[in-house]
Amino acid sequence: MLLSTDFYTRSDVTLVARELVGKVLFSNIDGKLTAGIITETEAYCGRDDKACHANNNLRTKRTDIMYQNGGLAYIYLCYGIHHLFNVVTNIQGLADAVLIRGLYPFEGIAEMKQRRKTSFDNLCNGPGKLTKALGITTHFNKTNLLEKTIWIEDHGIKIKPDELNISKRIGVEYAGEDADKLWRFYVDSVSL
DNA sequence: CTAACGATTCGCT
DNA sequence: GCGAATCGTTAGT
Repeated sequence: MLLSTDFYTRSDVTLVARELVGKVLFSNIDGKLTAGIITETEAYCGRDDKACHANNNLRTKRTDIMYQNGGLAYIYLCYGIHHLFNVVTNIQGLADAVLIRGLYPFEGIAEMKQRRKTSFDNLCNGPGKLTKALGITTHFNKTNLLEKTIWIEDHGIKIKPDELNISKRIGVEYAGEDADKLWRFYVDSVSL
């Protein structure tokens, strides 16, 4: 079932990040349907989180998307090379987002292999890798996740509490004490 | 206009 | 483990 606006607009971005693990991210791009079960996420908050692009309510042309109502895609270019995919959460005016960092390939695996030119285990095990596997680029920034271009479904996959790992976020050492926030959620494996 | 710098990945040592 | 690749965003002149 397609995730609704109500799922995304909740006020606790860490809760949304936690619950996105186990959901299924789809894309229908260039006529190819691809999907993966979300295995890793990170939460970013526009208030009191120096790791967030919209920290201290910084509002620029780039971060404006994060201030919109939850349920939109925030996709940006990282290191000039990698397209990173985020889900905008919270209500309009409060800039929160969840970075999708890993997937377990689920559908369109042949197409993913063609896009990535690598083996199954390495198709989507990284934030820059999964966007390439799914054909997601900054061209799709601000896409509405309720439309069937990029969307997320609940397939009833349950993550047991003891299967969900929690840690510091990756690659945000520049954020000072906020780098210590335990806002990364991931599973080591998925059971279908 | 200029300069610094990334929410990463890959290949080589 | 280390460094290059590569370019849009941001802040400051």
